[in-house]
Amino acid sequence: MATQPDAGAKAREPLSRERVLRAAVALADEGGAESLSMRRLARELGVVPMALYKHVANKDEMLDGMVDVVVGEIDPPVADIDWKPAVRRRVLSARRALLRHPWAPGVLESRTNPTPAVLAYMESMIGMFRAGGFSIDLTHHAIHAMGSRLFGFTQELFDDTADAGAAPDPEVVRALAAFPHITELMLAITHDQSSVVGPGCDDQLEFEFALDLLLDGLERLRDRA
Amino acid sequence: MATQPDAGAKAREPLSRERVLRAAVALADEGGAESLSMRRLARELGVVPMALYKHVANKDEMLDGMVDVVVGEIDPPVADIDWKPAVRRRVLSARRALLRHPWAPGVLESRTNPTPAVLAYMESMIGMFRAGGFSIDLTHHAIHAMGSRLFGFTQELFDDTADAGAAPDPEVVRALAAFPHITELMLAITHDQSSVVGPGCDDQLEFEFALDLLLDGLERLRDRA
DNA sequence: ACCTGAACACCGTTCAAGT
DNA sequence: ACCTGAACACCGTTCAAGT
Repeated sequence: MATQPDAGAKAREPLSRERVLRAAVALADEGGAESLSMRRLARELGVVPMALYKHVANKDEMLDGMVDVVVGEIDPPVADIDWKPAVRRRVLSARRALLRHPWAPGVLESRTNPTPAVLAYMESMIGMFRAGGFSIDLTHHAIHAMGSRLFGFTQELFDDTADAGAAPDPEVVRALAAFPHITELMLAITHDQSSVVGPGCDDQLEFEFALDLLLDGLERLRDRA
Repeated sequence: MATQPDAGAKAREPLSRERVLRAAVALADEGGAESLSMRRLARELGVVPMALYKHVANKDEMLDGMVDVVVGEIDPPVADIDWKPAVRRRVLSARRALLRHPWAPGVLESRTNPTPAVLAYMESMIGMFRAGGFSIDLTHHAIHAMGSRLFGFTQELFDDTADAGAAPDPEVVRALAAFPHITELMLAITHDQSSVVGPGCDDQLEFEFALDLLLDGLERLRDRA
């Protein structure tokens, strides 16, 4: 019994590419990218592993499809507004979409070739800069300077979001003694944000700060030219 | 014979944590992160897989160690210069170290807890901003705004570096017809850089452009406060 | 006490055998 | 022609049996 495919509620309707992708996204949403395996996904769908390969070429191509599902959730551009708020709003919409799917940044970064939805999104963003009076060259620099921020995320290399309420681990305290600047920074953050619900460091605030820093800098370069 | 551990030249001296890490870095340098498995590494060292676990707790902890090897290759800070060239030079040194180990950005991003060398590097970089007259708050914003650029890399989401010499793939040309802005951008790049050896898009130039954009923007914010 | 072979619980994907 | 069970060539790690 345990080894048999689980013929659950959703097992009846026939498999399709879309159903495979939707199930894969759901599975990754629940358990993260590392819990998404072809075998596990097949079990979830009440299907033998090989059945998936009728609808996706292989796991990599399935991940491409999943990326396009998420990128497809980004709101369309708002028309008839200036380039800066246009870019800003679209990037923040992308951020909301990606935050709904925590596995998406990692998977997006792992793709070697851009998927159709990613290309369409880039096309649209490039168009916003061009419409805002940016030269081709400066637009190119801008796209690179934005990097993954264009898609609403940044890879945080070390986790600021210390739990302000938690008792400080003596192990951690001893380790941090060797790093006075880091300690100072973390203490300042948790103190400043003590009135804020949740983590000690507001990622959304930091994201918008850097986004505006870049957009303002790019605008200045455009005006100088 | 094929199934026996390969007792090669380097098989004689006893295993140590350092030897394991050096071999792991070398293996990843050659074949990329995905070719680094505990079993393959053991074979390379002429040793049974389980022997590795005497020197590293598990694969994750080994990856931590590898990160510290690479971060340890970053040049120490240059003393007695202004904060901006100090940060700039250190970041570009970090970039050179990471470019020597193409697997390092991905592995660095996959770490959940900062390793000792990473903490020491952050401590030093934070100190540079503080010495440059940045408030704790602005320093905190700066660290976030820099993101992985502090370590000399940015995750490129789609590969600009088209081979200018290669014949255009008709498949690609047809696909790009739907994206005129992207096409325009790529044509402009390959044309402008036609005198440059190598890829159509100079990543180093783009990296330094964005780095200076950020550092200039941060300086302006510091002066305004 | 130390070391290690076999085993466990997985992978993604191929392929030949079954309907 | 379609579908799928078994098999292949791997993983990281545990554990008990051997020295």
